[in-house]
Amino acid sequence: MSDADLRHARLYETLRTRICLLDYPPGTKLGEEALAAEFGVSRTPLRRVLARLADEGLLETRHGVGTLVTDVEPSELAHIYALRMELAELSGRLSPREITPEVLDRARAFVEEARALQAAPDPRAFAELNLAFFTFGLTLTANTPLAEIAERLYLRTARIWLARIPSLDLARECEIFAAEVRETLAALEAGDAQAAGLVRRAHVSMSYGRLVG
Amino acid sequence: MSDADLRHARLYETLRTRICLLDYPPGTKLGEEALAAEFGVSRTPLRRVLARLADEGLLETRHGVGTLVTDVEPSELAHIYALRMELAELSGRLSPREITPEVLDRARAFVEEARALQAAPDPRAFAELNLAFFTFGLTLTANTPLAEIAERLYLRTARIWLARIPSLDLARECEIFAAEVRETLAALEAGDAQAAGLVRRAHVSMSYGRLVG
DNA sequence: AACATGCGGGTTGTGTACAACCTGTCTCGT
DNA sequence: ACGAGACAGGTTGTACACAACCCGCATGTT
Repeated sequence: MSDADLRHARLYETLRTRICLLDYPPGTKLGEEALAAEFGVSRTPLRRVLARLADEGLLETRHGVGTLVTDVEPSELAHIYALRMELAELSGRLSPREITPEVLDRARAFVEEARALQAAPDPRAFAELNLAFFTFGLTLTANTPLAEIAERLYLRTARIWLARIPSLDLARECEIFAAEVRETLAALEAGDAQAAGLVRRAHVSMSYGRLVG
Repeated sequence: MSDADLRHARLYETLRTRICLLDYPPGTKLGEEALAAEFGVSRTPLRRVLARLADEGLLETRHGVGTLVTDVEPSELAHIYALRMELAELSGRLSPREITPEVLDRARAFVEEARALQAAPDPRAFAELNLAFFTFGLTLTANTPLAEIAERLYLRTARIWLARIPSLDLARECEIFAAEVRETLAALEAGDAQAAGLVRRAHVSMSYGRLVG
């Protein structure tokens, strides 16, 4: 991978994280000049990154106005969650990878981290751990297009969900998450990747229920 | 929509069509300067379009070498087809739109066009009609994220399939396609969008079988 | 003959200046 | 007082020049 591609990837992931973890809440105006200065590049390569984020629906650029972080419409939120449920099931059914001891170790580590989080709930730590666990789940299928699509949909809605966590019960969300992680580990220990997908599907569904309910 | 966005959309669709309908077969080197001259713009806005096509996996840009039309690996082809099968089913099950008389009219028109194609098989006409029918199928669900994803996956693999049509039997492919269109119409006339999705799923599956078999 | 090396042409990546555009404000006329 | 229109400031879009890079070829060395 070339030098330019690496810079591009770093910028992309940095900005994407900032958007999805609410460092830039929906409606924030970004400003190409300022960002370019912060990262020590000119506007040109930065615009390449912003264009990609805009294509993925995380940003919206308006000529003469600015580059704004998007919000998600309730109806679109419903569509995306419906899709995510189905993709969660597919990620356990299509081209499952072998469940190696390393995978089980990672799952057990997540159980520990979730337990620690539950003991000391924190919104930011919750968001990061949730993202990490989601990414781990994507590694269970060898179907890379499926993994990429599922990731994009998750990132598209994660910030909406995070923004509402305060109005829900953070401690309860942590508890539910810890339970999901434990159930996933149990499924993997039984060698049943499909069950892990169903666990995820169920939790996506319930999460949406709490979100809109 | 602004002026710049319209230009961008036109360029994007034009180039995407050229790639997916094999005007630019895999491996073709595009050349930014030449394309920019053809469309009467500078390299800058053109590069914005090429970047998007690269993000979607249709192009690959290599510094100092050129912008190349990508190929699709057999293993990735398998993954994408597996996904497309599932998404076809979902497109009939998730948020189905009302089947209006206009929808039925369009379906009947496709039956006629498919019949005409069958009478006079032509690779290019086949490719275009197939794309049009696929796009029509996407309008049957109100779940826009699902439709977008399914479209992207179709466009990603369509050219590989088209490239192999000559080594298959064009007349037979036209015949099978005409049957798919008729079956879809029958499902829609019965008011059963889910059945239409299953028809599509079955044909995606069989199409892949003929492709690799 | 085989191989290393430098060079030249061609291509994409980056920086910069300017054009196009939107929005809030201020002024002027009614 | 109120509204229309011009203006100014700030932002993204475009064009162009140059840097960085890859590849094939010629040349010289062993």
